[in-house]
Amino acid sequence: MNVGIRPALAPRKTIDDVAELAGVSIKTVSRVMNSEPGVRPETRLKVQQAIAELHYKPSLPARSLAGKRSNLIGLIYDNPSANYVFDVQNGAIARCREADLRLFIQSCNGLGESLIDEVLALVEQTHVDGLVIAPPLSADRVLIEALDARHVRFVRIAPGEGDHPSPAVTMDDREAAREMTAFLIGLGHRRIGFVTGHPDHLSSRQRSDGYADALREAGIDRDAQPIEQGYNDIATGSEAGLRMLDLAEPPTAIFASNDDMAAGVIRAAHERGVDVPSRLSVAGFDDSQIAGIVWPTLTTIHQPTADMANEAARLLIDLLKGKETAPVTELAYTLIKRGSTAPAP
Amino acid sequence: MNVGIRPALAPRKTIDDVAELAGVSIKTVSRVMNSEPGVRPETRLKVQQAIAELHYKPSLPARSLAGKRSNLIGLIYDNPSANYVFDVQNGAIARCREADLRLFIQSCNGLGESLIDEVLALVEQTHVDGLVIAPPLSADRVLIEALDARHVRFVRIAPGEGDHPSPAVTMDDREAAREMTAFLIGLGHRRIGFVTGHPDHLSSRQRSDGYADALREAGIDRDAQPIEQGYNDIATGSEAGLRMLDLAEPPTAIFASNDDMAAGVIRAAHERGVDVPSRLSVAGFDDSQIAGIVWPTLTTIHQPTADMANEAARLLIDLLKGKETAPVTELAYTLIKRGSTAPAP
DNA sequence: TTGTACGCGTTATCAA
DNA sequence: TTGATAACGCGTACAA
Repeated sequence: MNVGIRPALAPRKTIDDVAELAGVSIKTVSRVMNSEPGVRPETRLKVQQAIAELHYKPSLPARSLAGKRSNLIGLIYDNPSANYVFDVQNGAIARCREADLRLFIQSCNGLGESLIDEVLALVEQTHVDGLVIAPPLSADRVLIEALDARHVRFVRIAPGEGDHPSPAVTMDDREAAREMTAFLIGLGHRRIGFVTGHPDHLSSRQRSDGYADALREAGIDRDAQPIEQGYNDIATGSEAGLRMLDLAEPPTAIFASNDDMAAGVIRAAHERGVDVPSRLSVAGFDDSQIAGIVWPTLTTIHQPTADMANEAARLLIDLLKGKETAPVTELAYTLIKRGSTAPAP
Repeated sequence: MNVGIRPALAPRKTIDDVAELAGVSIKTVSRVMNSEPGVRPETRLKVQQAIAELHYKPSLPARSLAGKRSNLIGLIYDNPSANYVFDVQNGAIARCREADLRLFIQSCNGLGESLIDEVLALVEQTHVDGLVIAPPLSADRVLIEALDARHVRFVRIAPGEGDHPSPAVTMDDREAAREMTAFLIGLGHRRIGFVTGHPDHLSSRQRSDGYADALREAGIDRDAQPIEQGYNDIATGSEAGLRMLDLAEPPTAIFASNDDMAAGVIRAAHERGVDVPSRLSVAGFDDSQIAGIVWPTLTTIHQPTADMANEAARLLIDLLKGKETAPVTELAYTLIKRGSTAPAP
């Protein structure tokens, strides 16, 4: 096997082959392929039959080169977590399938200068028509401005508080966090700890604000509550949890700014022998896969990640078609009640 | 914003721009870009400076069209799990970066006829030079044969027992399962349950065989052990665990054929009030993210997923360069001891 | 309604 | 060692 002689791939079927078989010019085939008007129905049919018979697939590179568009859009992100990336990819992929576009997925390494170069190189080299930008890249001002300066079309997912006037798909993190906190208060909790998220993520502040909103509404003193800084991972969530549980007056509920940290809090409770949820309620945020894995399963905010990516792709596609689009589309969250929360002891 | 007038993207820098600036012909620029010999060092330098000055990036579509290769390779899979996909992608991406190639990632939906069409369309349309095929697609005979028939170059990841002579990157699942089982036996366990994996995955049988090997070596009767069928997810793992724990004579250790099912077993133990690991040891397989999330953390087999993908990409790249490559490359696994296993009670 | 001829940005051929 | 010119497969003016 693999003996020197490499058999050539079957020669590509081209538009000329189709034109010849159908007995028309390539331009007519082109029109049929692109669903353009101005082709007699019977001619169209003939061409379609020829296309089917030859299993003709137009060459993407040739199209990119000849036309104004490449039928390719890019998706860029910078490795938040496997689950998040997975959802984002699948959401965008689904939409591209429908629109008969290809999605070029690019995981961007490293920040700073090289990031900009990397993304611009992607745009230059692959001729993508536009970009869907997932967090945390969507919140990167320098990147966004660089793209804008070059008139690259893009739609952002959850860009945070961006004041940039480009289209984006968002979720109301603050309101969701407020609702979750109010839910805990409704369960009778009056001492509610909070684990803040990574300070570089804009959503962290929004969630923290929502937590404060709910306390204020209920007349609970925020400054009397235990608040610990986390960095969006299990380890820091666990440490934050331990610190709170070791307090002279530990909270009866802890709301963590994301699910990974909430999972850490649950682990901390295990370690301290504190039962969840009878002695401690724990709530998370994201509804990532881990929420259904930990025991007890996590009460959390379902963030419609895949839907957001899907919607972002839709917006981008519309934008490329020249349609007017709303600058910001907000998608709904859902509070998911699971086993980690219960009435205050 | 978005007012009708869509500003044009900055005009692309082309090879002609570079040639003009460097005062040479485009062919010379092309030679420099492709590191071809036959260019005087000083000429090469001049060209390189022009390239740098203009931030010139060659157009991938133009290259694909003109040349025999596209500098693009494809990665295809059919959504096993978020973590697996994530690792595979990152492994392949890293290698492509080094080789200065682009990776076109394609998640394939649906099986059967349409799958073949989908993959062939990918090859036809994008002009990818070759394919890295991840499981479970790598075990799909019909697909593999279809690709082979069209002389598409590919490398498979963990194809199972494939008798196909194409290059592949594998891991010794059977031996790993044997070693894990022997480890449990070494801890004093004599009654060891097994949760089998999805029957459609070839690795499931191999792991099951390894389990049987170890029992045989230790003179333990396999047929006396509780064995339950699972389907690689948490839910079925949990059900299998409950059935075993409810036995008149429950096992003191349970080895699940993947981590998700092992997590399910741990949950089942929680529900039955059986402490892990003092009364029940649990072992998994894969070392997926969940292994570090569950409590106690999971003793498991580390499957070098990212490395396998990286290696597969390397093999493919070599193959495309015409290098001879070993038909099968086997990568090492590692037994990771964590908190879920302990000496038999 | 249909077709002709040119151009997109590169690589490949062959001559200089 | 270098360069002119023809592909590559398609979209797009423009003509018929």
